[in-house]
Amino acid sequence: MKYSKQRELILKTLQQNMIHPTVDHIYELVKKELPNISLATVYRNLNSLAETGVIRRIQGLDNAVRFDHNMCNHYHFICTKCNKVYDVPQDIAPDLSDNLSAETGLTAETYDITFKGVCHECQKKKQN
Amino acid sequence: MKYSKQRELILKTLQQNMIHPTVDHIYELVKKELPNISLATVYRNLNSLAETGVIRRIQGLDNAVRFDHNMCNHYHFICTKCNKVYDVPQDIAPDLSDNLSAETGLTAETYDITFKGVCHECQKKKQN
DNA sequence: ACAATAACGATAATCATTATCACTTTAAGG
DNA sequence: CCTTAAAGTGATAATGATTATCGTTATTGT
Repeated sequence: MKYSKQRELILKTLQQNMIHPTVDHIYELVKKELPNISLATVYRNLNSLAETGVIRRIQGLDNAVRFDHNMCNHYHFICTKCNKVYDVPQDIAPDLSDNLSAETGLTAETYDITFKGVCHECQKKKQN
Repeated sequence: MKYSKQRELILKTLQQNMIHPTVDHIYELVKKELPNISLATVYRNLNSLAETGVIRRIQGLDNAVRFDHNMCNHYHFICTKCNKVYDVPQDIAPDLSDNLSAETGLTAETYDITFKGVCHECQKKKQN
């Protein structure tokens, strides 16, 4: 993979971002620094970074794919009201790969747990 | 919700299907019995059945949404080669809702675990 | 049977994502 | 340091899944 300043900026932008942004969101952010960057370039680079294991792709609610720079094992909580994605530390679940192969014989390369519910913020809003 | 023979057929068709079909797949199946049925009707009914908790929507790999008539707790294994979706029994993981709320205070209404890897069938093919 | 309304079929519109292609940048070798 | 091949880019058209619209039809309670 050859270097490009676009890819460097896209990765840096994702790494500074905690909210599991969509492609469009990253596009808006990088445009501030490289106004001529193309949306296609953002897609291309996020996809290839995910393929090479530098970042992680998360698909859950609301059609649009999101990306996550945190490659450590962890899970996600998606708020069904505001669609925000929260991190959930991995120690709420034991490693499930062994259980899976013991029970089914299947070998998982990766796995994701996605919780859905209403986040603290939205529960407060509801009460008002 | 009013009765319609279209919705009845769509639900019956999904319930007889074990492979977590896409909307298009169900559309093709129900057309055999109701040739004039519209794709929009299939979308409409699958969505409303999922909203009312009669069936379950699963989003994982390969863009297209899939539906699952099995509402009992269980998880899914998606083959990264052939995109088939396999059921994984729930007893490979303890109930994680309690752990989640103990650790984070968040309350999950539902959660899904999606494993990714290569299924038996595709591993055999690989060796040939 | 009748009216109100939910559902339908057809199809246009939308939205996210991917493909294409002419042009530019990167990186390796002479 | 100049050349060149390959990878990357920007612009935009194309695709594919899903949703919205709208005139028509089926269902349901009275």
